[in-house]
Amino acid sequence: MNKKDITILLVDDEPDILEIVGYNLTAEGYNVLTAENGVEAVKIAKKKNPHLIILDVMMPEMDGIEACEQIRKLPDLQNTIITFLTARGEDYSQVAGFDAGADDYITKPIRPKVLVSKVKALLRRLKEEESSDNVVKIGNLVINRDEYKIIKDKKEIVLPRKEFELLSLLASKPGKVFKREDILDKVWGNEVIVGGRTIDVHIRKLREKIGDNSFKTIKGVGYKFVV
Amino acid sequence: MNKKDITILLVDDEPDILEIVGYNLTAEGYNVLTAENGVEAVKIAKKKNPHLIILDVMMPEMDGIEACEQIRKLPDLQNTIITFLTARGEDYSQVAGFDAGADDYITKPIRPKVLVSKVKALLRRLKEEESSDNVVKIGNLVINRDEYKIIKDKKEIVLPRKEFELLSLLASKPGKVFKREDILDKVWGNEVIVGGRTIDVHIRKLREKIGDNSFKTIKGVGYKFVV
DNA sequence: TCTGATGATAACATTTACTTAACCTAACTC
DNA sequence: GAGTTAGGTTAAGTAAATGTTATCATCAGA
Repeated sequence: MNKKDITILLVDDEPDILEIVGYNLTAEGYNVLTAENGVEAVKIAKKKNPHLIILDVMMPEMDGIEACEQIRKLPDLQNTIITFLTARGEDYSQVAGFDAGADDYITKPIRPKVLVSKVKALLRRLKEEESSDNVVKIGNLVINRDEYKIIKDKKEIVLPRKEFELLSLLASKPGKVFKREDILDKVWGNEVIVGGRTIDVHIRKLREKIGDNSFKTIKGVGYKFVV
Repeated sequence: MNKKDITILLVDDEPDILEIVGYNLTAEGYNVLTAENGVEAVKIAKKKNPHLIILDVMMPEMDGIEACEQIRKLPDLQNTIITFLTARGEDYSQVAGFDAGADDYITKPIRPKVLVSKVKALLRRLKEEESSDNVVKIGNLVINRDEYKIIKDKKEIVLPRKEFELLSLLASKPGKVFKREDILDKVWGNEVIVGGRTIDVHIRKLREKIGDNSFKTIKGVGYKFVV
């Protein structure tokens, strides 16, 4: 993922902080959103789905801890990284913050350099999590969605996109039969209209590369991947 | 399955990790067992048959990979989900881990929230297998509509689509008599017109494959499936 | 610009499911 | 018990679905 595509939501009631921190993060190439209180923060988080949220603990309207709890409840934001801004020594907030679902905290006064490197570190985690999430193992196959590659019996196999997507779909639920229409929907998208033999040809290529008996045809229905 | 009934075996040589991860998983309601090395892990796994095993790769005595291999050999633990804990960047362990039979890996440093959600995701797989509503059991028959397959006395039987639909219909209400017209409606669709002997022929094939006495003819009415 | 990879397609082959026709059997009616 | 009716059986025919291969347009990268 590119830095440009990373969105950070910055929440503090002091405009000075928003500006200074916002400036530094923008300079690093991140996409920065700001909010001045918890209510606004939750609203923006819901709408924009940021990757990282930096939350001041002490705020009017709704404090950071409550905002954090609210955000954590949203299903789309389960994987968002949340970090608090706390005045040093406010030990309480650290404990309460972790309880509320925070991942880290940054102490005020803020030193921009430190903040930026912390943000980088946090986002690095995000990347890794993504990549580990996108690795699936079925039988002797390892499917790596990030790198668009397959490892079969320790050997790497490179598949073109369509073939990869198709395999990836079928292998996501080994044994389950995917109807032709479902396959078209998910691999080709439901606007595209392709000829009747297109799926077959791709299945054929997969059979060639991955193994003939991994793909079963259910006539009149579709295909399934078996281990 | 209730969370209380789910057992997780956590294996790491660092007590800190055992404590922190153990605490989080226990707080989620899981049943947590711990081991400090591979040997102990295998022993406990054998005895307690946990649903999920979280294995540190680097350990004294027996490392995680070897432990994983040993565990995978045990017949009772074929369906156990195994996930590794690996230090970031230890790319080697990921591949070797998958080879040894692991299903996933989690990178250190551990973010408790992420770990918990990953554990949930892994266990969801387990649940899905158990409670998929597209599987019907009648007597010694298992009808799996997702996979379009029939299991009779632990043996898989492959049926063509019409036969599958027909069996599936009749077996949906064992004992109930389905009128010929109803069968035509549901299996063939009410636009199609087929000859008078078509249903009989399909019933015959089912009798051949599933068993003669499972299908009773009610003359002048239709057919029923009996256990 | 050229090259090779990719993905779609057409045309044909092959396979399989499904249907039908023709004949057979059992049961029921009078 | 002959006639009638509904269903059983079989094999063969047909249509539908899928497999296969070669070919072509497109596009990204050298």
